[in-house]
Amino acid sequence: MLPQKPSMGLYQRFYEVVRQIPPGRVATYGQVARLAGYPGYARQVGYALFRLQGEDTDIPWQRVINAGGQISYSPFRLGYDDLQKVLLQAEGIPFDSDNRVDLQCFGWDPGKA
DNA sequence: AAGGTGACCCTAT
DNA sequence: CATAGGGCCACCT
Repeated sequence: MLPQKPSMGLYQRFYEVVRQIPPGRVATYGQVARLAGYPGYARQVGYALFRLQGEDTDIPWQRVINAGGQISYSPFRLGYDDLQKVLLQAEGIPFDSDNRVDLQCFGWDPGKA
């Protein structure tokens, strides 16, 4: 049984989790969904963040990447995907030659910090 | 109101 | 390693 009806404030729950990701760390979509209490809602997390495009927000959306450790590129993002990499690098997060972030080192562990 | 779709994820070739 | 396919579910026509 889920905490509450998804339609009510579902996005807000995801946003609250994303807000807690500290600078210099990243979380995955699935991880955000689980922490929000909605395991399996990874796609909805992506959609929620997609809705932030062009918004004036304090949500560090750039710190959410996919389970493969990569930024999820899409033409629908209109350049925000490229911006995401720039912002993460500015936080000191390195990308390897395959454009991947090492989740073991830079993945967010809520328990630790 | 009934399908198509995607800032996802996992398993199987 | 790459590709394919299925499951997923709120949003948008």
